[in-house]
Amino acid sequence: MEKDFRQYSESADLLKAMAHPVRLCILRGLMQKGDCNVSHMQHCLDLPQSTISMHLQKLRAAGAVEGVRNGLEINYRIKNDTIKGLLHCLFPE
Amino acid sequence: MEKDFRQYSESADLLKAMAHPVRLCILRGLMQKGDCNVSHMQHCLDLPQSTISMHLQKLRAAGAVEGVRNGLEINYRIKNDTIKGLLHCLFPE
DNA sequence: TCAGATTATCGTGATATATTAATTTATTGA
DNA sequence: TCAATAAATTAATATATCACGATAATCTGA
Repeated sequence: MEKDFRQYSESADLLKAMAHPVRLCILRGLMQKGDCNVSHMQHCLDLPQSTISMHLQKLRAAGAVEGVRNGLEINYRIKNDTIKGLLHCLFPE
Repeated sequence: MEKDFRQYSESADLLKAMAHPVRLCILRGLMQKGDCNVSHMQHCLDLPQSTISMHLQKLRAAGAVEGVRNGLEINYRIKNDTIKGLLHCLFPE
């Protein structure tokens, strides 16, 4: 437990990006499904488009997911292996 | 990605408890050291006692750690196996 | 029971995060 | 180029979290 806890900021930011029910749901969905576009998430989660988009923006900023455009849609998928590991810890089954 | 993302609240709360540099530092220290009292953390992290105590309170509320009193001191240790798994994912070495 | 040591809680100002309607940007097909 | 669709951004408000001094509570030895 050294004094420079500042080195933990990066990990903390990754956890912070995951630490929301909607974002966890999105991440787990991506884990199982492989990828998904925003409209589909919006339909599944029954939340406004801007809300979904904001959550994706947070996940993107943290390097957790990336989006690949396919025509009008953008397909998101998990980008980060640490995220996958953490999801396996949280949802083993 | 089902509509009831509310089921993810519990996991999100656990992650939220971990998602802070100081708390991550404390948790990792407890992981390596086994247990630790508040004064020692305070000395190591060079933060006010109330700040440390507040962070420990958050970790306790989330079920991440538990404290065992030993005289004047209270020794904290990790209570939750999911936490241990998550820490292993974050800090493999 | 009193003093000293250790930890917890309270109060509060500062900072960060969440939500969502409205708007903007990007892309495609007609 | 226009209209329609998909997604991102903006802006405003509401809510939550952070840091930390001050204070309270708990325990022990004298």
